[in-house]
Amino acid sequence: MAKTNLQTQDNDDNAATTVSGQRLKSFIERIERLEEEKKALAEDIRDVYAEAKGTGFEPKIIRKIVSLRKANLEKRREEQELLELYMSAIGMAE
Amino acid sequence: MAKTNLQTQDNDDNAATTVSGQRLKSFIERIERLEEEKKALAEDIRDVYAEAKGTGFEPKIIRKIVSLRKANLEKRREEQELLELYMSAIGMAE
Amino acid sequence: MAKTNLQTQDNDDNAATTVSGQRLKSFIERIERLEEEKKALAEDIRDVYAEAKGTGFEPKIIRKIVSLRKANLEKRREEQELLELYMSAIGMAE
Amino acid sequence: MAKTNLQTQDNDDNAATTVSGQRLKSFIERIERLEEEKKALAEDIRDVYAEAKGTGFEPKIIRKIVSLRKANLEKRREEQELLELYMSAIGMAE
DNA sequence: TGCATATTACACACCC
DNA sequence: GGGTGTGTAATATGCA
Repeated sequence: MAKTNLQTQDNDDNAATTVSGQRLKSFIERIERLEEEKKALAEDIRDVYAEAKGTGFEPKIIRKIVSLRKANLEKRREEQELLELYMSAIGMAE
Repeated sequence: MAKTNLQTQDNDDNAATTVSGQRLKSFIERIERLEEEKKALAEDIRDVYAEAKGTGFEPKIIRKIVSLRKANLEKRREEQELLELYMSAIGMAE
Repeated sequence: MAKTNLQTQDNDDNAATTVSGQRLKSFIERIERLEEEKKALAEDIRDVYAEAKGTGFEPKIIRKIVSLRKANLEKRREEQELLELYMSAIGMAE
Repeated sequence: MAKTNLQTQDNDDNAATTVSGQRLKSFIERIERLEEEKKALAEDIRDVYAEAKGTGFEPKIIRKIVSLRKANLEKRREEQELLELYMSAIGMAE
């Protein structure tokens, strides 16, 4: 089994445990902070959809457009990667 | 059926359609911008998990802790809401 | 690509297709049957809320209580899972 | 505001409150019981999809079929209702 | 009828 | 690379 920071046997004092615990806490707080920001952005996005709806654009349709544009982007990027792969295969990279 | 911005009858020229299209485009671009930021945050979160793993903290456990803390928060929020419902039910709201 | 039951090349007759189709039909009917039962239960639940309302209990409050009890259960389950993760992380699983 | 079972002022003893509480508890338990059954059915349905997948039928496609059949049923039912409405309008009901 | 929420379907990421 | 689990998007339901 893999060694982890939970396996400390530092029994003289628990300084190591404390340090380990503090690092863990720090990671958790960083994650939670980022999650909050992410959630806030999700709310912003909902707000934009709501605003668009308020001016007569149906969210459902906008979602479809956004989704299609995303698919196009990905498709183009994949084609580009394939092209580069070919180029490199025939020694014409860069 | 409800009137929408896509149903313009502006036949002299399509100025209204253009304006409408520009507004739609604007909404879409705002959404896409926010989506990108959200995606970037998701990547940041993954990075933090990776970094934590690199110092010996198992992501699986961290995820559980984060999830548990979130559950605690939600439970507390629900309790608060229930309390407020009771208060309002017996006419003691506000 | 993965072979599927819809790709039969049985051209002598379509016996295989028929069998395949019958199996598909059977799956679909089983699903539809279960969906119906599920829907019936959802109606039963609505009925209970209605009955409760009829004797003076606000559905909103009951929903909140049910939701809160569920949150408690989930929190407890998460705590248990976290504990098990710890145990396994320090090699004390089982 | 509506009168509710939470507004008892039965202070001689709290018999009424107890009875009221028991009725509430009963409602909640009935709901939870039904919710559990509903959840069990949802699991059964997932199982059928999994079994179908195991024999080569893609869940996504089966879902589509089920959904289409449901839409057809609803459409037919609505047409039937419309027809009955017409019939009744011209005095040919039953 | 519009809004908020709860459920459900989908897609992505991780692990084996 | 296939299955599982998690997280997100969409839909359906209930309330104001």
